[in-house]
Amino acid sequence: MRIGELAKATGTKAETIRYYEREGILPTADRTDSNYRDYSDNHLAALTFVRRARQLGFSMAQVRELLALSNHEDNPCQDIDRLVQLQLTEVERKIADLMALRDELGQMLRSCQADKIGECQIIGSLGRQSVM
Amino acid sequence: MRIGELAKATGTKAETIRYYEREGILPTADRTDSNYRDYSDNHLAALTFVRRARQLGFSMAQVRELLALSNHEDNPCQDIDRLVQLQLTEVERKIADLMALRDELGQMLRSCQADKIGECQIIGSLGRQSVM
DNA sequence: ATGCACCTTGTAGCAACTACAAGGTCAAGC
DNA sequence: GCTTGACCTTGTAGTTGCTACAAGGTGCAT
Ligand SMILES: [Zn+2]
Ligand SMILES: [Zn+2]
Ligand SMILES: [Zn+2]
Ligand SMILES: [Zn+2]
Repeated sequence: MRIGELAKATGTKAETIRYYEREGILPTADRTDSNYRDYSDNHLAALTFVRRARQLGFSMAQVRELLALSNHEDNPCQDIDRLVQLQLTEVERKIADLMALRDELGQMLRSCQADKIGECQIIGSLGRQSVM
Repeated sequence: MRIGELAKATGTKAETIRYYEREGILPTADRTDSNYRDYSDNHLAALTFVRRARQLGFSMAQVRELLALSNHEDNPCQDIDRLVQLQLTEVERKIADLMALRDELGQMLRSCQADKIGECQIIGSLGRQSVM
């Protein structure tokens, strides 16, 4: 398949696929006589893996690790578990941070009863250090 | 005050302060005879405002809007409310996304009972399209 | 006078793409 | 046969919000 088909099949822009190839995240593709990239089902599987990992919030560096690990079938699962657990912890931290933000923003919205910016509590609270 | 003091007072790196000035987010400072930036309390207040808004997740573009609005004391509060509400909605969307991620990662961790990567369910589930 | 902390400008790098520009290839339609 | 249009190629530059130098100037204590 050509890059456009692969792009459509995985919901990835062609430019991103080329970028992954440059970065060594995806193996290089064969070329047709006219120098078009020619992808196999293995490439489809690899790109699906990469995109899924990225959607799950893994960094490119982590994706590299996951790829390397997945090529060592005899290695213990622990190695993968560690990465997933790390990512889970990170996601939980982000959720906590965002929930604190949400609360602050909600409070700001409820706080202002003024109708001119001159007396706006929101503007006021932006100029003060956070207490949270 | 000099840039280092302002930096310490606001928990901002000096380089970031210069960057804000270049970007027009902060007004330029006076200069001493030796060309050092010389900040006033107004600058301190402005930088505090900016940093707080950034901590609350507002983009630089939104901070510019907030600053512009805060300088029009006669404008209605609605304009500010709109920005805060927008940001609140965005934060809520991110929380929902991250909670879905957290659930998927948790499920992946629980799913794998193998001890060799060859049979790892986690690796397997990365290669499949998400169902969620 | 020498060290050291601080300041100045300018430039380049980070992550993970995204967006061109300038040109080559290929099938369809007239 | 020729044009149109969709697709492909490479290479380079832009995005966001900083951060990290490098190379030099300043100010104060020892
Ligand atoms: Zn091995
Ligand atoms: Zn208000
Ligand atoms: Zn006005
Ligand atoms: Zn496993």
